[in-house]
Amino acid sequence: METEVGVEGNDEAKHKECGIRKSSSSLSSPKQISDPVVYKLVRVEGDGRLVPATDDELVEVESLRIDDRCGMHVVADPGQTVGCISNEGSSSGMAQLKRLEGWSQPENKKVDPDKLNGRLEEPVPLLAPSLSESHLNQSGSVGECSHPPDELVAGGSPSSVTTKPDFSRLKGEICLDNLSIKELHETFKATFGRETTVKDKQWLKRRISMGLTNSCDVSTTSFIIKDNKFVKKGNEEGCNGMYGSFAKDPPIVNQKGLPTCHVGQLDYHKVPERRLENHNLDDNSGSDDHQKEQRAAKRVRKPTKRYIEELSEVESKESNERLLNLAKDSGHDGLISPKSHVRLVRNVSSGGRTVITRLDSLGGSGIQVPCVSRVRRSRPRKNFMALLKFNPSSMGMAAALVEKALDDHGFPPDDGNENRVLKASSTPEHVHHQFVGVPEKDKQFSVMSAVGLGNNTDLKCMNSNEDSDDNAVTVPTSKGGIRRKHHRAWTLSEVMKLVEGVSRYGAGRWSEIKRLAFASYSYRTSVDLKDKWRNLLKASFAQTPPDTGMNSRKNTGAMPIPTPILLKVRELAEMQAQVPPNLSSTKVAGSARKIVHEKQTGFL
DNA sequence: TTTAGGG
DNA sequence: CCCTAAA
Repeated sequence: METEVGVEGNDEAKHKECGIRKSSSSLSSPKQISDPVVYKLVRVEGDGRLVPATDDELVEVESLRIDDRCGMHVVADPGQTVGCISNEGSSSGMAQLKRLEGWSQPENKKVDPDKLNGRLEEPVPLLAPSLSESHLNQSGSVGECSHPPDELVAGGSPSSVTTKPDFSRLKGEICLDNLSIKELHETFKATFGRETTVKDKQWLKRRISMGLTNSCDVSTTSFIIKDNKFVKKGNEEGCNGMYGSFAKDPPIVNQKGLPTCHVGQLDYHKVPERRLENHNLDDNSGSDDHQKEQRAAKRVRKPTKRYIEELSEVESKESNERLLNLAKDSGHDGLISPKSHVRLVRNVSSGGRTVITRLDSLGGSGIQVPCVSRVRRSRPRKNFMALLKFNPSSMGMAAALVEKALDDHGFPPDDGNENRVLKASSTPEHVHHQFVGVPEKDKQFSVMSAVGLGNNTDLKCMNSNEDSDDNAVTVPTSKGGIRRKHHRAWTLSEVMKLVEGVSRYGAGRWSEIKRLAFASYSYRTSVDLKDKWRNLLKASFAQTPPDTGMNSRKNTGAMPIPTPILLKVRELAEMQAQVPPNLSSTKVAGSARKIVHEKQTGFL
């Protein structure tokens, strides 16, 4: 029997995703009965009709059922998808948003201190706790790090995913609209740690939004990003949010804020080889960022050439990370031989964007890595291959090295760090199958279940991608000491976390902040935090007060810290009496004092 | 080990 | 970031 799945509509029909889902639901049988399963691309015409795609868009899959056995069998109900979610992370992410809101809107500053404290004491508010207890635990559970497809989340009532009361009253926003291109560039750099030359405002805003979404784990919360603002999901219709899909990126961080959920980890142990092969399917059906991004991109508009290029930089990195993870995981089984070669496998025309997947063959097991058609990337990473050969006997080692190599390419961790999760296993299509024929509400529920289940995957999914000892290459100095070779640029979200941490625990409690707020950033030491804070203080007091007629932040080359954040820094400094005496005098008295008061009562 | 501060 | 004194 064949199962047809609507993969993508065309651009124009993109907004009809709900329609697509319904239609494809009727087309699909929830359960695959036999092999092979055929994924068929369908288009949706303006009126919502399904139109079969051309034959060359038809991708035949050897055996999807392998996935059911190998990928999902760990879960009690094969039809259940497990989402990986972050509690802690989302919490702080939300807090950050909240703060940002406060920053940009001083009149909204009343951040209920009780609530804040409450959140501290009940350290880990659970997302859909009632659901999270289920299958996984009983079944011996493996984290299936699945990304619920955008559509699913978008289609239902997104707010139902949110069960965190703390943020229920938020209508926060980070308004990227107000930023100039230049500012967007700065923000971009701050967010991703790398420069961009893209002039396209929309692109920048979208990209930044996504970056923030990922890094702050906004995704796991009730926020979506729409019209370049972070908006509470509940306020939205979900399906029509232009940028909504980004916010739905599933969280990839567990409660401890650690990167989590190596899908491969267990799967590969159990059925190593076939699993590996199966990733070809996975990539085709695409549950990774790559795929999601495609959709998201299309939702906005036809991607520009430049967009694709920029995207490919990030994505190819992510791909490499995935590959890396694969290597790591399967390395445990010693499956990977040092030899590896790469060849182009197939071009999949997916709704307007041509994706070239390449088959990275590691030890005979084909791992298909999606990458954007970009000549520059077609060549395998030199370092990667070299490193693979470097230590044939220990893939773990090699993988670690590879990671370093990847870092060497200048990609800041922030957009990848928390994304360093293998999410290939459970594909949107899988989820698609699962939700086929299920009423919207139930779908929503299922998503929630999945999300909840994700909470329980923490322990199993503990993926120490962020090698506990820093990935930063250390280099011996002439003086005999060693020092880190690479400064990891502080990303915006890190700064936000830091500020948040300081506001919670107070400046000086660096180890606390480190432990609680930067648990997932193993490369940031408490000293780093302290140093950064010192810099922030300096910066905040340097530029805010006089409000130099000029745009205060010039092209310093240093990371531009958004003014609101600096304001917050200064505010915190004021109320913690960290202010340089000569500067303490003016302006801030009123509101800051009030805040101080609130905070105090809050703590008492 | 953690903080604080200078380099 | 690094180094180190001091706690």
